[in-house]
Amino acid sequence: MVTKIERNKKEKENSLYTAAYDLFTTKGINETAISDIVKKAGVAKGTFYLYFKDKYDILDKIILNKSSHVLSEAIKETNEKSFEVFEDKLTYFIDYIIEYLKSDRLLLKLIYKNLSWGVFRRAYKDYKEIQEIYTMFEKGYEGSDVTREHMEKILFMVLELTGSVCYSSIIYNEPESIDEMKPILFETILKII
Amino acid sequence: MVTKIERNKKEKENSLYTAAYDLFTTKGINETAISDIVKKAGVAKGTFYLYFKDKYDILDKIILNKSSHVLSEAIKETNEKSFEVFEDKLTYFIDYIIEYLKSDRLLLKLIYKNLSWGVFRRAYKDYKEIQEIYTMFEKGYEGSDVTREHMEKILFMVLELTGSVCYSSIIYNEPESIDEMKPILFETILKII
Amino acid sequence: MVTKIERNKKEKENSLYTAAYDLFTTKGINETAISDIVKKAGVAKGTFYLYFKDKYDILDKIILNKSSHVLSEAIKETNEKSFEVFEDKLTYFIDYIIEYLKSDRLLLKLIYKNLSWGVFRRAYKDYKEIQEIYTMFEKGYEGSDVTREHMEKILFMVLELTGSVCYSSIIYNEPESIDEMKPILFETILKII
Amino acid sequence: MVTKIERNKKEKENSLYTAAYDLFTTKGINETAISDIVKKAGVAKGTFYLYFKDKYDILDKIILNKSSHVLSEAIKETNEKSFEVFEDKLTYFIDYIIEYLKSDRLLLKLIYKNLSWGVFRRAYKDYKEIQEIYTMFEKGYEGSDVTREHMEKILFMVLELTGSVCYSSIIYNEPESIDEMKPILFETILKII
DNA sequence: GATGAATGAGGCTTCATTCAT
DNA sequence: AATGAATGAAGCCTCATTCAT
Repeated sequence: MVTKIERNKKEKENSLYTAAYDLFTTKGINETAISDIVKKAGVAKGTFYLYFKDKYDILDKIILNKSSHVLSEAIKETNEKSFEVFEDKLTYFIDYIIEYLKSDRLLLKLIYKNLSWGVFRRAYKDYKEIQEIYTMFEKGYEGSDVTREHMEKILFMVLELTGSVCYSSIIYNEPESIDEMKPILFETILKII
Repeated sequence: MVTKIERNKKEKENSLYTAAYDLFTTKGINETAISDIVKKAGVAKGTFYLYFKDKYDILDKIILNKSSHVLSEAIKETNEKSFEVFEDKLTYFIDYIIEYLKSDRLLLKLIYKNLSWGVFRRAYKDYKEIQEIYTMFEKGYEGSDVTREHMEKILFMVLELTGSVCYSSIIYNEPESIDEMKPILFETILKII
Repeated sequence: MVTKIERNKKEKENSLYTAAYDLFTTKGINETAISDIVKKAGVAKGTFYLYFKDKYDILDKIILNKSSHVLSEAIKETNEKSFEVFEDKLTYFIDYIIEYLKSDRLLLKLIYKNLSWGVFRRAYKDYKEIQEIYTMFEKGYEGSDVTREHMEKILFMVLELTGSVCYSSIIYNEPESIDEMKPILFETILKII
Repeated sequence: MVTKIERNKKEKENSLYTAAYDLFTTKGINETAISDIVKKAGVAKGTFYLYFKDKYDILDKIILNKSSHVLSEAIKETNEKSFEVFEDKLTYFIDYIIEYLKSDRLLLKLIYKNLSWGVFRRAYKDYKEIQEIYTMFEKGYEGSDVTREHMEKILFMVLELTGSVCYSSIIYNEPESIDEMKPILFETILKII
């Protein structure tokens, strides 16, 4: 049974998460003070320390949450469609991520290259959907003589490249806008796999 | 003629650069205060403000310097050798960068995602050698029907991928050590170009 | 009859005493927070305030307890032996205190300047054994023309001197170790009485 | 040459000492915040940290200063008089200390049993007058077969006893007022030496 | 009686920046 | 040009105490 107190606690924690996320993305991490977060969340300063060790504790947790969420959504959406070939499926998956990040530049700026292997690995155990990214890849290489280790490295490079390109093109339009980069990115990814 | 005073000024500026670089790489950027920098540089606090606007001013300049230096060294070394095919030349160039960063993890950590197109572009005008990276690529694509714009994007992706893989594998050994990642990275790059 | 509830209460109070004592002696008084005490005692924060007003309330009670205990043990042990002359008896009594404090430096540090007349007086009514210290002295001066007031002052000085010497020599080895100070301390006390 | 800046610095440091001393003696150490000290001293908060590490740094320095000052004054005054016998000289010396502490109960409370061997030793090298306390004692024992070590322990006990009695009787009137304790204290000291 | 989440005042300390010398 | 003492805003974090459950 979830008591009133427990519900209340969860609410406080969530309001801290939301407030911190908003401030981190709009003002920046260095420019956000804990006093800003608690003011926005509508709780007392001490309350922050009941739930988080310090600013970087809540930041890490937010990044893990958000990053996993993106990937998790992407694979869920992908699995709901049906594709004839692996290449199409992967393209759809990557495209979903790109569009997600395109629509939320602040999120992209925050999680930046944290959409990386580290997060990926850490999220693996907690998010069933993340495991399905592996499964998707495995199925794609079924029948070939590519080892699992090799496959994992390819997946790693695909995600790293995607992250890098997104960051540079979405945030800075460098070397071009993401829409202009997309075709060549997909082309490249298909060459890689 | 360079007067004694001018030499003195340059010396002070350089000692500030050196001190800041050492502290940024060993203690971290956030953890380095201007008072730390001036103490290490052996100059007065006020002197710092004669040369730099604030901590991020000196940081930006350091990153630009160091990043350009890496690329500049890499292309210089590459041009001193002679290669039969473009693929070998590019591999040598990338390998030089990797080895450089491998031998200086602190530098890698600092310039990290800054070894990017932004820096690359900014450094273009000031460093003759950087322009030669373009030249190398142009020669590589001579005769093909690849446009300059397309070529530039490929170069961009090659460098982004290299940077990402270096960071993850050198700093965190994720997904594997850089030496184990190298073969597949080269293989991938050759697929891309 | 002692009900289960009453036993439970006493247990809680005792665990608070024990926890507080451990923390005061190991971490220091200023460095010990009430939250530390309750955590160690395994009770809730609010519970502390059911038994004690604040940190200094429990501290005072601990000091009174522990100090009285030392004196009480000392006189009990002394009375169990038989001595021909008062001087031997007093020496044994003082020596017992010294050895006790020697074996528990943390206790000494805590009660230090509190092993004083104030505590002594306050403990008088509650501890039958403390009254026996007086009795011992009274018997020692039986037959002489020393007034009770005078005798009390001498006892006071003997205990103050003992406390001071113990603190300085046991904690800091100043001016010498307690074992090297003992002969001269006894010699001095015998001169005083 | 003492520049204006140096004079200014010394003034600031002194005003911090004075303010801290006043607050420590009137409000108590635990109840005095650094913000109180700087407010009273009329300097900025940061200035405090230019001169002292923290509250306990300035406290230690104050205690050493004040304690040494008491002893130093006492021996100076004593040496200005002429006494026929050592006993009279020592009595005068101790009496001076007592009267000093009697007239400044707040100081006594602060330096408390810090008027002890530790401080005494530390002050030895810096205060010429402190060395003269030794000299006074040495002259007193001239001709006897008491070793220097033995003599030092006696001096130690005399000072410890004096300090303890002063504290208890001046601050708490326990077991009697200092004026009523004085005769028996002197009597006791003369027995000890 | 017991709990422990929540509070928010208040302490400590750092540090970018200024400015008289 | 160079200095470094002084500033005080601003951040971090602790902790005694309360009170609804």
